[in-house]
Amino acid sequence: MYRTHTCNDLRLSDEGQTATLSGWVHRRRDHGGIIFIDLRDRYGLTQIVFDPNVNEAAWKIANSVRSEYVIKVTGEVRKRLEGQDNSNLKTGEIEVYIHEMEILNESKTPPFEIDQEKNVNEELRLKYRYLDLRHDRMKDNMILRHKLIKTIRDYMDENDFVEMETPILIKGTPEGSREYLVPSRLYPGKFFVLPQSPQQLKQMLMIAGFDKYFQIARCFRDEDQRGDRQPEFTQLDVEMSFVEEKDIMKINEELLIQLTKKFTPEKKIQQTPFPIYSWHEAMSRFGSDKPDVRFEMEMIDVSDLVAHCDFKVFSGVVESGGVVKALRVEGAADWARSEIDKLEEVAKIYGAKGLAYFAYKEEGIKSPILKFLSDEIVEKITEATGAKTGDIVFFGADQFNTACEALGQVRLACGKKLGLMDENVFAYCWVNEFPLFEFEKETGQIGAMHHPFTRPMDEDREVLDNDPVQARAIAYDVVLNGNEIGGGSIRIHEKKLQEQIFEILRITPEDAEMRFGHMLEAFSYGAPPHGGIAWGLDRLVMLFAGEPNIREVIAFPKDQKAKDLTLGAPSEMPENQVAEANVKAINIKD
RNA sequence: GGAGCGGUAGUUCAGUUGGUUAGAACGCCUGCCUGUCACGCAGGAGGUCGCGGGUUCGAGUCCCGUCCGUUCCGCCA
Repeated sequence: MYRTHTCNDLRLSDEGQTATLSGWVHRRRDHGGIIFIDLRDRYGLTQIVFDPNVNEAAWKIANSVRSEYVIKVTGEVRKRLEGQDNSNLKTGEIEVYIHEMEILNESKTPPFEIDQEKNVNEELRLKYRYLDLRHDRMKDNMILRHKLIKTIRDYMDENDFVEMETPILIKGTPEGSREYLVPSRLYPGKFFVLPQSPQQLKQMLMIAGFDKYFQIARCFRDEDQRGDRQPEFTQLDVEMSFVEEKDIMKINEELLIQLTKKFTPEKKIQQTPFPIYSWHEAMSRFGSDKPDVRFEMEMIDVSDLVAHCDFKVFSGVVESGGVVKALRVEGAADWARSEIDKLEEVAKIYGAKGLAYFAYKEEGIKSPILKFLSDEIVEKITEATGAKTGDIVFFGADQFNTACEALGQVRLACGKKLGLMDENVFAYCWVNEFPLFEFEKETGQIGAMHHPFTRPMDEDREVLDNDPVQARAIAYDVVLNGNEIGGGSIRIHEKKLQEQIFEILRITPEDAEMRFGHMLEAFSYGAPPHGGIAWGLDRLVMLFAGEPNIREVIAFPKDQKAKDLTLGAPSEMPENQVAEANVKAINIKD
């Protein structure tokens, strides 16, 4: 028998018992005579004591063990000496006097220390992920992830949802993100792809009559990485029939609140029900389609005020259909030039050409653009923004999206600088009424913003024909502290409307048949009205765990370049195996 | 594809204006130590300063190139 207890089981009430423990040597403290070892397993730490007077054989073995050795020990549970309790340990009132000691396995000296949390180079951590996961923080993250998913499953089950698995090898639909290809051995020249999401399959499940479906679904996207994006990630995928947007919001909101209360009770949920902003409103006021609403600092539109001013940047932008946005930052007038330059850099990264500003100093307004503006316009701007002495007003002037986003990023930077993002607050909100389409910069063509099955808003049906770019979708994202944690839509369930959308997207009937024929046919057999949502589960766990990136909540994540450093994937394959898959490698870089 | 930051001991980092033998902490090894819990004390080992080239009497330090890492932009329906 390896153990009678875990390293977190024994308490004062177990005094006098004989216990057998197995685990890793966390720390060893050798006092020449007596030796202490903190024995670790995933449950905790227990101090074990080797005294040559109690058992010399065990004590001798204890002399030779080193960090991360795996050992099995048996001994007597004793109350610690007076004043020697360790309140940092749950087992800190007792210790185990060892009379039997066995080394189950030795360990090389680890490449980094397990017994302390240091910012070790991530490449090294990923290579030795199995050691990195021994760190308390990582272990806790994994367990939080498990418990959170368990709670989600229970909640979905209680609400009559059926968890169903959809295949990982599916049909490619060149649309949206790049897909991972899987060559087919049996069908030369043909490929499976890995799903970007179970989108089409879950819609088919609605047609099949499973009116409440969910899945903890693995998804794959062959795109470049970010701190909150992995090529392989996990969604909570949900689809429901006979529902409207508000129904889907309700059930998700309830679950999010439940999870927040259970797993981060210390966080204050800013507002319930979650506020709902239209996409246009979110962009306009916060400069983001995933606004951080923990702090106000809203942007206002001053396009009308500057439409005819002598500052060509402003008036020209308005003339060409763009907007001029203003952002008042309280108490920022004494920021150094270098700090303002940094903010300008932020704006430029997001496409702004510059960052104009008014600094409301004691001696009057200081601004590089003041000379272009009449006193009247300056006064109107001051009035509109409510700026007072000590404030700065920043301006963003460009086409709507660029102006809003760039100034929105300045807003975030200022909010951060001023410490306005309260770590103890969870500010959830919904953003809906997204544009149905968007212009794709590369092709200049119109594309689906969400996906081509997204339902247009009923009141926008008319503009679909005339000016489709104006059409809004019944689509919604749920946002937490400026992070998009989920998104979904009501879908198109009528074949006719779907065909109309394809037409607008310039997908020919032949093309549609080839790519989505299976969908169109399915829709012709009594598809119920339906819609759904998908959460980025990794991202949610990241926020709940207070981690800066999702790799910290994934056991074996890919690195920045989409490699698996633990296994060393992707890797070359034997030639015959590659040939058998009917694939020939070309363009191999040396 | 683009931009920023970084690469010095096993790990995390410091290294001034270019100047003697490249340092610290932790880890590792040896010895001492019977109440520690980040044990302590003494000693020791450990370096292709990412790589290549250049400037210089002299380069970790300056210049050019390159590779790798990381963050962000593009991209991510």
